[in-house]
Amino acid sequence: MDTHLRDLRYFVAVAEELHFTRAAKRLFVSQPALSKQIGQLEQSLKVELFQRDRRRVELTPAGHKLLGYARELLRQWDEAQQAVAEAARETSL
Amino acid sequence: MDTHLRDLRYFVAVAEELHFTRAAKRLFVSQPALSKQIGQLEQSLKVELFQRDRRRVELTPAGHKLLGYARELLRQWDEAQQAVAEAARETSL
DNA sequence: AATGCTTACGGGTCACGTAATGATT
DNA sequence: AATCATTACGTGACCCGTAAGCATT
Repeated sequence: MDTHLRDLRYFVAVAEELHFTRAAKRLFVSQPALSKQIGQLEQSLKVELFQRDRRRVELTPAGHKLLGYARELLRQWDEAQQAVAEAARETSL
Repeated sequence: MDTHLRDLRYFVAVAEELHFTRAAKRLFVSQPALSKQIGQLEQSLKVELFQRDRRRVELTPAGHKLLGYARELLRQWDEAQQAVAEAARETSL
């Protein structure tokens, strides 16, 4: 359960590209690093998120389910950061 | 923006206890480690979350704002994990 | 041979615990 | 002196990039 928010960003990128190399480029990370992180995420969830068979990367049902949550979590974290920054600004007025 | 979900758990614990030593005990972490992590979270957000003055730990307005988001994020992550596990179970039936 | 994911490996950063320090009562 | 948070410091784990491996076309 000690997962980085970054792992969710990585996951969303791969889920959207369905292609590790392109996702890695988009994330400005090497492709092996990305592959490893996804692997560890799967391991920590004890679930396969992608189907790598047949020269094709596809989301598993579990992966698809996670995608919705991951996007929402990231969106909410962005919102939280903004809200916190705003609260701090108001305080120091 | 590369924050651990764990940092949010740490933050919530301190916010609820308003006491680093007790929160650390509850988290099974040493108190200096906890103090440092909170400090880094504040630094990464560029915001003070706690007021440490006067032998009293209090939430700042920004901290209070974050608390709501942090709880929600953690709740949602729990939910996501369960949902993913369930999706995987259904798949393998 | 080319494409694309994974495994191996070395190096730098990060998180932790113990110990020391600072500050308040 | 006691309490409680922060700073210092050394160690083990983690993340990354480069290089090598493996499979498919």
